[in-house]
Amino acid sequence: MGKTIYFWLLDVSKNIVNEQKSEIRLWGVSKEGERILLIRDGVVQTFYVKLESYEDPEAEIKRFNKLLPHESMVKSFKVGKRKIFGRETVCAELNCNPYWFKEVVKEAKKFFGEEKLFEDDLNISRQFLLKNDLTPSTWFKASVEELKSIKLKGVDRIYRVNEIGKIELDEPPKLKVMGLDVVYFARKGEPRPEKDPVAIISVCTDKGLKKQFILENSENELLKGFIDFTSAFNPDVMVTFGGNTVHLAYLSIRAEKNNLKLSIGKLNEPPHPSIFGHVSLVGRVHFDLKDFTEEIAMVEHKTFQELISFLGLDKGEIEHINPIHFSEFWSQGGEKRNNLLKYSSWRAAKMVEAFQLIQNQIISLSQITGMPMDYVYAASPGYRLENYLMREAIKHCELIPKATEKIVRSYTGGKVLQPKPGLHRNIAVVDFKSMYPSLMLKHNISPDTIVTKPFPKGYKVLEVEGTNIGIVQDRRGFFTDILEKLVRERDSIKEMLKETRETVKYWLLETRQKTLKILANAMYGYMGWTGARWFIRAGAEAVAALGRKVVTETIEKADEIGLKVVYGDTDSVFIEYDEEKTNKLLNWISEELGLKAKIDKVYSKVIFTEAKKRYAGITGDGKLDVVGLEMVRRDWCNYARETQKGLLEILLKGKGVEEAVGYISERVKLLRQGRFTLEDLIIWEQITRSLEDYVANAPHISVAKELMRKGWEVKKGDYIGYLICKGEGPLYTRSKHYTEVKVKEVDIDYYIEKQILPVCSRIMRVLGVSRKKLESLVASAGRGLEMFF
DNA sequence: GCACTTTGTATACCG
DNA sequence: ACCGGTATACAAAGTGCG
Repeated sequence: MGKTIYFWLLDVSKNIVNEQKSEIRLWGVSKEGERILLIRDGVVQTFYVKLESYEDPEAEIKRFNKLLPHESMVKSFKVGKRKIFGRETVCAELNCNPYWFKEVVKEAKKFFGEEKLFEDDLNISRQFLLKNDLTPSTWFKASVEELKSIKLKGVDRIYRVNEIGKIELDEPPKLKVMGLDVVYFARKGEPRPEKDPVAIISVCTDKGLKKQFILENSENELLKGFIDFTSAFNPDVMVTFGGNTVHLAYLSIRAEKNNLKLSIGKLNEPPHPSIFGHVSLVGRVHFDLKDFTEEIAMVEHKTFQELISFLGLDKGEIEHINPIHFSEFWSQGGEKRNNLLKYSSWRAAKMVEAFQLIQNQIISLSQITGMPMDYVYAASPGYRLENYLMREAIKHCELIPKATEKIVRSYTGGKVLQPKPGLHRNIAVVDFKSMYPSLMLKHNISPDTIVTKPFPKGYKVLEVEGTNIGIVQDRRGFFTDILEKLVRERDSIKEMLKETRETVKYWLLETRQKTLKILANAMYGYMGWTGARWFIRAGAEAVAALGRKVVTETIEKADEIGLKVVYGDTDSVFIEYDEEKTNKLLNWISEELGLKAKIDKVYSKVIFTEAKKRYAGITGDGKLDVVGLEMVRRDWCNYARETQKGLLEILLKGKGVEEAVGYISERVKLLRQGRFTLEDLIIWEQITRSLEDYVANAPHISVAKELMRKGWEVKKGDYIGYLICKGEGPLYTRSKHYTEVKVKEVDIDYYIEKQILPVCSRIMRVLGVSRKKLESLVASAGRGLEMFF
């Protein structure tokens, strides 16, 4: 007889063998800590057909079924109502034998027309999760029967599953984690999998067990050792940095060259490419930290080393080796090779630590979006939100539309005010809380409520001023329901947080709360994304228009109250602070606009430049805030950024223009005297497309091309670090990769005139010191003359 | 032929 | 491969000058 088990869902996969056998496999960890596999046999794959134009829809489906080569291709069907963009429509649900699914869809396209079909583009594993409302990284209760006759190496027990139900959210089980770092050896340039072998594989487990497989006797032996170790340790999670883009494919090719199969999945399968550029291991979570890193704006060049230091995991215990030197270190042998071995091992260990540190975020996203842990960061924010929307759509009887080709047309966005340049004191930043989501909720903006002129008759339509867009008010939109749910759940978590004392529980809730906010905030951008299934440009346009109106009205009201507005951007206004008047404004916003606003911060001093989106301020507690200026841009050299930072500190911490000039002169002098490191002067820029697609000449592009000629691979997304050297002609002819520059080649004049002086002048000119004046002051200081004003 | 202006390309930021 | 708004640098094309 059956029994009941509790398990935490890790991953899902399919096994479609033939007409008779089609199963979904759920990989999990049981409450007892066993690695289990649950098999659901005889699953069907479903798609829908829109049938509103037919008089007898049922007969039409029967007619279609008769035309199919085999009777069993469609196992069952059901005619009923479903919504398409909010409109109720007669549809048929066709449940197919998964083995024949593609065939049936092909025929259905011919029979009904492609545009009538829905959900035929979802793969069966994904659909299974959606239909059964199963979210990975969550605990479930299942009634099962154990299949004792089958034994598989990667699992402790196998069950046939009958029923599954969600149980209350709880702490995740202790996952078995393995970090993986790989070093290749190439005589010259980038290692190529067709010719260059693996030199080192380092692994580390969550229990601190470290192991290295080194190219000594043969690569075959190395790879075998790694495969055996993986199978023996049997991790739930394999953590890499670049596993999706490089390592798993590289290792697979190397295995092939050695007549091996890279059998590192739970059923000994090799890795396989999946959606969103993810490389998947059956039964395991392959988490690529690189994907996570891409989303952290504070990690400037998206390297592993920077990530580890950002996470606070770099304790300075080891000397870093730049990956471009790995082959060199390997081939030099001796001490160098030893250092490389230590470093690689350290990296593997840090992979585990990094994963454990961000585990909550990954799990939270996985639970809410319904994507397995290893897909959440591989997918872009739009797809992540979309996965969540798809789950909600099913609950709303809303059919999931397909993303189709759309014309890219822009619309007007947020309102940005011209700042009043110069130094201001006591400036309050009034921020609307979640302005766009609030406006969407308040006005019921959703793909199924947006209409354009001429508005349809018979509905109550709210017109959006200054546009040809209207919003139907008679029924609640699909997005409105979702947003409300997101907000409600977030509020309830915030309530729970107030009473939570236990640390683990607190952080789980806190992370979940943040995740919900991120999803709510993404909904506006999603509506305007042409790749979205629920693309509705007019909806995004309406939100932006309403946002502009709110800001405009707030400025008028502030004026009326007697508050001076000095700047504003999209959902904020900067005002000369007066507590009483500001509170009056906040009350008005809440009562008349029905929105929430708060004083985000008060700058005791703030400097606005002539430009929008570029300013620096200091709050009462002495915290420096720099927005948009070169200091926060990664495409300026560090020396210039540091100089600007020093300058702003001087000016905002009470010192005058004179000291500032002295400081700038000093910084220029140090450069001229050669008191800098090359690293200070590297300019980093990202390669944003494949090199052939560039039409213009620019330093980072010509340096990238030069690297390619030397055998290095430059991929989209890579950062190129270069310096400008002395010589004639345009910059791109005298830019050099940072690894090849000698100190005496550097064009110091370029750095002074085009890096240091511009970033200082940007600030100084609004304080009354022109570029020309600044230059002459710096020059006279350099000659040891007295300063004059 | 040269200096100056305008236009186009590219990057990275803000909210 | 989430949106539009914005600043800025550099290269290249355009323009006017007896």
